[in-house]
Amino acid sequence: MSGRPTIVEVAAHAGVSIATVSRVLNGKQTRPETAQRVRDAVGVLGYVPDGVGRALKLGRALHVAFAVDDLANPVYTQMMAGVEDGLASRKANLLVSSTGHKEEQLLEFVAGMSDGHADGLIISPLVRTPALIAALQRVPVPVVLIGRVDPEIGLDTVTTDSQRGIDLAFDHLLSTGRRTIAMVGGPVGTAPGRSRRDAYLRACARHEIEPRVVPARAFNVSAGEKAFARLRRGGLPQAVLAANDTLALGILRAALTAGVKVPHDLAVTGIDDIEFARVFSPALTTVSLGAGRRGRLAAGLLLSRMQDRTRPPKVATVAPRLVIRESTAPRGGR
Amino acid sequence: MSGRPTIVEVAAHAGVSIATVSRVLNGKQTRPETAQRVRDAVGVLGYVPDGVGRALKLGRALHVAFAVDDLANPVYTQMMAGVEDGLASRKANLLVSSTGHKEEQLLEFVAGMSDGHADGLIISPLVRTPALIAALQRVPVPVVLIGRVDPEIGLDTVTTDSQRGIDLAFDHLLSTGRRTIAMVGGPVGTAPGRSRRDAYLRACARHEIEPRVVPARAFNVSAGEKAFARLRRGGLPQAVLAANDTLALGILRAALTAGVKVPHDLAVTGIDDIEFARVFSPALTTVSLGAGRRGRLAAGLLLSRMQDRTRPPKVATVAPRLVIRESTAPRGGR
DNA sequence: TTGTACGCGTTATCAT
DNA sequence: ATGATAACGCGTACAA
Repeated sequence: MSGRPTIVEVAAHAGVSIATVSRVLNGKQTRPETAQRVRDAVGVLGYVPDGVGRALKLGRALHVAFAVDDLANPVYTQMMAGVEDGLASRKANLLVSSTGHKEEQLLEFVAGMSDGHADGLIISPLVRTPALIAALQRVPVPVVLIGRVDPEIGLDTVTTDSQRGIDLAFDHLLSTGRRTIAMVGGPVGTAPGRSRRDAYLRACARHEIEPRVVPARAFNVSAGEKAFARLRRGGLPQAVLAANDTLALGILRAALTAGVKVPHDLAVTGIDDIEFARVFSPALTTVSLGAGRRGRLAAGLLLSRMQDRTRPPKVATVAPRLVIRESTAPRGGR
Repeated sequence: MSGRPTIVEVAAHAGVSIATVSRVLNGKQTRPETAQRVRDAVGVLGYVPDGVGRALKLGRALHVAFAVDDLANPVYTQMMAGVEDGLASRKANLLVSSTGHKEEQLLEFVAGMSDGHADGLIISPLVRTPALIAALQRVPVPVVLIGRVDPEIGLDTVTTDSQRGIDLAFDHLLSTGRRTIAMVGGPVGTAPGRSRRDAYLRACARHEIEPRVVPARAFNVSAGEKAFARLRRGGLPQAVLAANDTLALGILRAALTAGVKVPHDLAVTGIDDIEFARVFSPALTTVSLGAGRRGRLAAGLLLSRMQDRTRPPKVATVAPRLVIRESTAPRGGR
């Protein structure tokens, strides 16, 4: 009486066995009359089948989990939309979690979902520690990682060529006449923070440009604003390559507040091509890393692995694409 | 061998009973020596307890679900952050779902989570149909709704005085000298779309201003851009009150593209105070509805109801707050 | 301290 | 067509 009704009470109420109730609810062959009696009982009692009991019996929960570091960064909602799209064929709920940069919370989420509550896992972590990788290898459900890891690890992954992405932005800045190009980098502890910085340093070396990296403490707007202040104290370069779009937008805002004209006094590029990059004024030149496509590919890999858990791991890759807007217009231009 | 190991295999491997394994894993009193043997077996087999089995036995899953219409709208990630914050004391994973405006998908999510997979539910739906309300009343787990509904319904809710919010924006526009004030409204099928439009109409009547509503097809940037085009075709007012911030930012972008100067030629206000409202240029005047606080309050209501499922329903309310920025500066001003 | 046995709510098999 | 019953994996009285 106190808790929710179970199949047993429905059966009693309808005067049938629990087997019959189950059959009716799952559309198996039953006599129309008894089926109706069962449906009535269900209605009267307000019975809703317990998904946990069902999941235990069936071995699947019809849930897929998706974990990212920070849903407040629009690139991740784009990615999520891609995942949803790629999962559309499957009748499964997508459960998202914004775990923050704390490894502990991510591990907790992975543990909490991979314990049978979700049939598959897609994760896109900024920080990829050995502990996390080890945990992912032990996970008892199919898992797809969005990000680059050692292929030896044997995980399905979706990657993007961030080195090439940086080069696209760098070369574009050069082609618009900028010769001093600084980077506002991501947090040093993060994988994209490091790889994008390294790509920048290589580009500098290749073009004999003196590197200058101002690291931000997070991939968000206010960190970008603070980075601009530091950048300015050290003397403004002609261009700044931000490690992602939210940082770049923070830089644009801070430049505006400080009276620094973009693109005339300072050219700015971002990475990710979030929607607000287009909307902002000046519109942000950026490099799309195909977040939506990465999400869709990850979903595809997950589905295929859920069908065949023994196939060799695959790596899907998305090519970066330069999107030229106002924030890097040549100084002579309009 | 094929599937994941169960507690039975761990017990066999360690030469103990499953009860002992369970005790060791749950930190009950056991002889150190046997505890170690169990831990070894767990390590060797890579055993991870099945959360579904545990949830079935314990009657709780340590998950809380949060459903919103569109996570791509930053106001919802703000709200989510509030929920997380309010849930911090509880050791539970927060599972988020972006259900889209489709009622069917929302109902599916509610059903899929309230069936035992989640111990509680917080939902903030744009569209509140009788079918949804009925479904929420039948949900067998504690549920909190963020949004205004008939108190008769007997649901814990968190509301905000959107009428007052609209008035704040309206009066502010009047105080800066604008006399023709149009509204770019939300989708007519949504609850906030309707209530904000009605509040606007009442404000117009009160101040003897001719109302003009241009409805947008969605609460997002591109719908705002399109609404601006229609607004312009009909002749620009001195000010436009947008039904939310993403619409307002779309209007700002379209105005910019069209060469319409904000705030000189057109003043613009939003609702929600998303972070990008501050970052944008011109910075957007808006009305904060305390999304983060609403999330925190909802979490609090949920926790309290999880403790006492019989207490009478509560309604928590957050007061709107006007945030004045550049997009409504007086025409005479700089 | 440890083991046996039961039950959580469901689906599916095997009788009838 | 329907009913009795055995799992699914876990936690925990109760017995030893």
